[in-house]
Amino acid sequence: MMSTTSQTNVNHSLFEEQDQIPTQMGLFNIPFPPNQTYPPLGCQTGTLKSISAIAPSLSSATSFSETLLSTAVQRPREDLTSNLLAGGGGQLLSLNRSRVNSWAWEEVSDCLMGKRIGGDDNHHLGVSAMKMKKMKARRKVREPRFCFKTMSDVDVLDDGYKWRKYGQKVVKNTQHPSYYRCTQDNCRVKKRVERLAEDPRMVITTYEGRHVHSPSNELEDSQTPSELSNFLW
DNA sequence: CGCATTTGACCGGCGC
DNA sequence: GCGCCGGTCAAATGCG
Repeated sequence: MMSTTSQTNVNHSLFEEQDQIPTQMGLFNIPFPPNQTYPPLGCQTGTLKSISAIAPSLSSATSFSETLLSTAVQRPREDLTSNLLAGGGGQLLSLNRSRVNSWAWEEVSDCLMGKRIGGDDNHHLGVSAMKMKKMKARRKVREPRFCFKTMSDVDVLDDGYKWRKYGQKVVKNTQHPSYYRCTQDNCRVKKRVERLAEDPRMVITTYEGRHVHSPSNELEDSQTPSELSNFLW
């Protein structure tokens, strides 16, 4: 992972081009040079607080238009995409919502609008619980998700947390997405990593859920209390 | 030897 | 109602 040298220099114009590609869910186009944490690029206004719960090192460095985001989240897909691509000018941000994620995006929206997402009836079942039960219970408590697109030759971006791979699947329209779970005991955050079929240099990372702990390598940006982070999602 | 990854099977949801 | 598909599980395998 670390062996990849700074070969992948971030190419802004290329990113702008990539913005034309219709994205799948909510996508933040964030350049990601290997060996660096996510640099702030493009938009200058605001910081998406919600990201901090999931990827602190990412959020601390990633600034973009929160208002743009909150607006976007509430719009229908087509409307949204064109809006962002056309009016945005915010070169690196594209975002839309899919039907699959609609419930999640509602929560994201709530978050961004300052509401607190309702109680913790998102009780988790233990891994050892009956498979069936678990499956059934799982789907109703689907966590909020967001994803972003980066150009990188590393698949698993270093976001400060430790991840364990638990699956990989060939699906339509992407190459084989990999599924990761946070290795922390009580933490159920998952992420999906896939490469864009159209351009294998692009990595789409989808986070789902919120961490209940601070990142494992809390070196530089541990100023965000984990408590606070938890409230954001 | 212990932990992480791989991989095929399985399951539920959703569209037709 | 059925079949497809995405997502997850868990046994097998790999690796340090």
